[in-house]
Amino acid sequence: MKISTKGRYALRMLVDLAQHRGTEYVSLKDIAERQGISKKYLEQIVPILNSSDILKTNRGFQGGYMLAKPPSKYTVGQILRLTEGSLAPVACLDETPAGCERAGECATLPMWKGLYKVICEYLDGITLQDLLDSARQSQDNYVI
Amino acid sequence: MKISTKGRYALRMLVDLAQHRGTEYVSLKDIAERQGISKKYLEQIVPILNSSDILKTNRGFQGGYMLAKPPSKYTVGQILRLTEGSLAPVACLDETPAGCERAGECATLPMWKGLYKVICEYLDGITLQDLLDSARQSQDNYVI
DNA sequence: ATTTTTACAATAAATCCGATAGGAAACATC
DNA sequence: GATGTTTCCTATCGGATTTATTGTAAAAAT
Repeated sequence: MKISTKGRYALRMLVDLAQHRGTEYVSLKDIAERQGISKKYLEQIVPILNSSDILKTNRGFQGGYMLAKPPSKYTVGQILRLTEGSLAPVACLDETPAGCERAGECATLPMWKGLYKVICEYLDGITLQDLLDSARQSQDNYVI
Repeated sequence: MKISTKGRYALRMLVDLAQHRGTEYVSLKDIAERQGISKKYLEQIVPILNSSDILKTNRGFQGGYMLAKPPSKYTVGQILRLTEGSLAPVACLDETPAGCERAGECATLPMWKGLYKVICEYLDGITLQDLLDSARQSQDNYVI
């Protein structure tokens, strides 16, 4: 029940881009150094985000990445769904209609559905901008 | 971000034990057949639960397992913590105090803490008895 | 041209998941 | 006490996933 490094790194990369937002592109090299993440591994995460109109890209000298939209337009849920594939805590919720062949009699399915909903509502309610704001504050935020 | 089969099977096993609660012990063979789970794999899950005063055990002829307490005394969170090791969505929350060496400046840590809290509060608020009750009802329960 | 940087593909190490297998120990019954 | 049933314990194992590393090609600015 862990979020993969892919998701965590993607989030940190976007936060970094948000913190260094300006007119210039930010190179992966800089992000990797600041965040202490392998640049090559970040290269692998970028295409996942790039598929969804999240980043603006420029190759070559002084190239790099920029956020395509203001930080308030990205939710954590949206980002994590891209990197994790799904936020569902059990695989049967990824199918529609939910469930395996036992779904009708499954005593745990409703509970999983509820957990899924709680997770989504929480993560979809937090934007990149919220992360930026809280970075300057104390450490007990986002307590619904 | 998936609950392992260990956790899901453990929960289904306990639900099965709760549904067949009586004076007699229930064998793994019966549970495995009813639930469509490998008996040998269930054997491996049992010791995880057994360490925590969850089951009563009897070996040999007509042996098997019983719940040690009434179903209302077990929370889903308690069971899943045993099988998953932890319910924290990121590893740094498993340490005390939470966080890696970047914790002080980590813009995502508070968000993870909040997610952790939301998950725990939800799962600790549901008992085995609740699962039994909902099995007889419709399928949109546990919506906080 | 040259340098910088992203883009893409292949590979590899490590870990974890989900399961299988075999035999030992305990217990009830006959 | 012999027998059959059932839990208990340990070892193994294939496969998938995670987490990278490496190398090369393509694009862009100067």
